[in-house]
Amino acid sequence: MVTVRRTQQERRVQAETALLNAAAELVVQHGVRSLTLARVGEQAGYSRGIVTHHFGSKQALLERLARAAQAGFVPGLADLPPGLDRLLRLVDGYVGALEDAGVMHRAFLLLWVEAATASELAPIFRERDEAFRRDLRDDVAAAIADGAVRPDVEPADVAVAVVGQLRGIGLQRILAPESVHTARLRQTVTDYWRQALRVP
Amino acid sequence: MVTVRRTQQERRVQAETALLNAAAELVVQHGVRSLTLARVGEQAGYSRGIVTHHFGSKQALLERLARAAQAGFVPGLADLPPGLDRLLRLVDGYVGALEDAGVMHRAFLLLWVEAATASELAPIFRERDEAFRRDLRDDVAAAIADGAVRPDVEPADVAVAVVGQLRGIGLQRILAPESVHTARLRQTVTDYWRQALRVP
Amino acid sequence: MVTVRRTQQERRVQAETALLNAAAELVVQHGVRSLTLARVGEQAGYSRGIVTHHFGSKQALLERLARAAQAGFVPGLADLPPGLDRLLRLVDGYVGALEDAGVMHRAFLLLWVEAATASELAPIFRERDEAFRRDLRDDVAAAIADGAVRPDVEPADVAVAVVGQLRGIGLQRILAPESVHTARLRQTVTDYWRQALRVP
Amino acid sequence: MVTVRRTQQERRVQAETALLNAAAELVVQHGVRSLTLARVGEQAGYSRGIVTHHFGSKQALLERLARAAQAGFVPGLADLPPGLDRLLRLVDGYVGALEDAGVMHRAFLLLWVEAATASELAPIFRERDEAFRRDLRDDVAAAIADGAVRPDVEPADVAVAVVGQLRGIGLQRILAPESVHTARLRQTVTDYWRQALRVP
DNA sequence: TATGAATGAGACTTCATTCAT
DNA sequence: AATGAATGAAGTCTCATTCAT
Repeated sequence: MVTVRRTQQERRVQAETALLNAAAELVVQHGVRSLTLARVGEQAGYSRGIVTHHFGSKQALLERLARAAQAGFVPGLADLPPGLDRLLRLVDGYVGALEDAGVMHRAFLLLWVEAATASELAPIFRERDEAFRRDLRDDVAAAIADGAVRPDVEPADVAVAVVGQLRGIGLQRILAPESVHTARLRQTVTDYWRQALRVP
Repeated sequence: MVTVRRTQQERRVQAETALLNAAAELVVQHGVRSLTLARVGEQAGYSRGIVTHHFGSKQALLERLARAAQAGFVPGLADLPPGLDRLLRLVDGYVGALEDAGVMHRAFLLLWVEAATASELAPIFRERDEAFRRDLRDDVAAAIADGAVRPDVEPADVAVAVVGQLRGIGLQRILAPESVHTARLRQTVTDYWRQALRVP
Repeated sequence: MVTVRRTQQERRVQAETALLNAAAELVVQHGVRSLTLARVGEQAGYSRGIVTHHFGSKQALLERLARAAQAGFVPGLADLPPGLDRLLRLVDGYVGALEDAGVMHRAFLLLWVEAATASELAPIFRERDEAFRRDLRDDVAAAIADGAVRPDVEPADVAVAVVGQLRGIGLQRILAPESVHTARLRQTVTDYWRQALRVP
Repeated sequence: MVTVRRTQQERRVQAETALLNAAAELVVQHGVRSLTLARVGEQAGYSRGIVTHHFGSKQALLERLARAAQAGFVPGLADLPPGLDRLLRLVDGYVGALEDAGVMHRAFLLLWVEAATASELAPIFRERDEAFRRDLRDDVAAAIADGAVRPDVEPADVAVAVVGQLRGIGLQRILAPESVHTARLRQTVTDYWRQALRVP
């Protein structure tokens, strides 16, 4: 066996990645409530003190985790221009991705929920939600402009309704997986939005 | 101030009511996380030990609170027969209730949210969610039967999508109240479902 | 059914007897540690508050129980004159009584045990032990005087050795009943003392 | 005062030893009942939380203490072969050691007594008692085999009687030290066993 | 006489954080 | 960089006691 020699920098990055993954796993398995620094350290294969050493505090760990978890759930959207198509692709992709959502995304949803009552996390997710809604508003506005969506639709409301629906479905999938058939549901939900927004 | 003579029975009922209200207020103000037995007792105007005396444990308090809070979120539905109308009334009523939800209703949402990760609460709300979805499935099935909804709609999917959407909207409202205009949104969402389900 | 009318005095005596029995049962079943006033009251068929009402405090209950429990563990000794015979009857009777000791007797042993560390009970049992040893010293002294026991025996040491042995056997029986065959043991121990004390 | 540099390992061992000693002292001084984690920690010169840190729970502390306390009370016995001699040496050594029994042994006796009602401790002492009795049975059996003890003696009963007597004397010494003259008693008790067991 | 509502001290336990190694 | 010893605040729960009914 070859012992790979790594720089301090590499070791630091590797440890932090391992810690964030471990934290996400523990959140998914036991909830944010029972996340303790010692458990995260040991789950990652380190000591009880490692998390404080790397992140400084629990709050800092959660913030890093929240940011790490929210990264691009549905890939390939950035290349599409705003419009009905992008919105529908987003909805379809999101529900489809729930089928085998990774630990990080499940952790993201649970942290999002936690943010509703844990004031320290709220700013991170508030900002993230706002960005999500802004994109959706842009899609609807563009679609109205190019005639794909009827003009009496209020973009801001659609944004709230879409974000809510996607997140709410994701949560149900975590709470009661057997009730959420993602494969069938992605079709259904995408169709509904097409129906609801189309010009009559 | 006049000290009112009360029977033991009255004292008990009065204390428990006060405690449940105090707990709901604290949940709304500071989240489930920082709900402590001592705070509940003192907020209700009693001692630090009163909650244990009356409910036995924190878990028992939360269960009582959860049941008390989930009673009749949208009133008047029980009288309606299953069908598209009841579904739409439910959606409309739910979003509308977010506007000026009383303490108990806001506490309900927060508890529901907490149930996603707090394993003690999960069973209560899982059951509640299932009942919610069952009602919605019944509505869709009835609506298909009487021709108000197109027959290719899958009732189970609608149930998941509706529940998810309502909860997701509720959470967004907690997290960023200024982004969720309930008055306008209730219209948008109701229309959305009418459009999505209608016979072409 | 005839409702018997009793005087206040009778009711008081009856309640206190029931409470002491209930306390003894609970001590035997769950140890002194988990004896609570509420449990005693309810075990006796009364309310949680009855013990305080009758005895005033937990300490008072324990003292009453200790005195009630230590009454006549080996009956019939009072009629015998001091001497080797009475000593041997005591030893034999004590070990024999362990076989099917009533609730009160078992409670007595446990309370005695407790007295070793619970300073409130200590005086009661210290006094009782001293009386026990005094009786035994009297027996040995009388036996020496009438020539049944060799004269170089020290009565005080015999008293300590007998009391210690009986209590130690009793405790072993509580801890590991299957290791202490009282029927056979009473013979062994009685013989032991006869041999040890006899004139050569 | 010089602050000594110690390794983590040394610090741990030192702290645990100090905690076990402190616990034993407190048991002897105030009984098992009033043993609290905070008091143990502070008695040992540490913080209120140190016990939990090192032992995890009160139960674990008591188990460790019970095991630590039962170690070799009468030294030098291991080298002797089973037989009457070893039995008498044991009795003599045990009673003699009571004269200035260390904190640990006094704590042992009190814990033993506690085990009668504290179910958590019972298994430890049951096992320990059984080992003690087994050794004594072996002694008696060997002594019968080599003709030093009369053959009609039942080894198991002698074991119970000896263990009971030694422990019972030890307890009396704790409860009423002035009644137990160990120097004289050791002679007496040893003689008695010799008398009682010898071939006529 | 009897009930049980209410109090509050005290115990065990968890855990983020600090700091020595 | 990493470990883990040590602290102490904060929480839940138990229970004797007080007191209103």
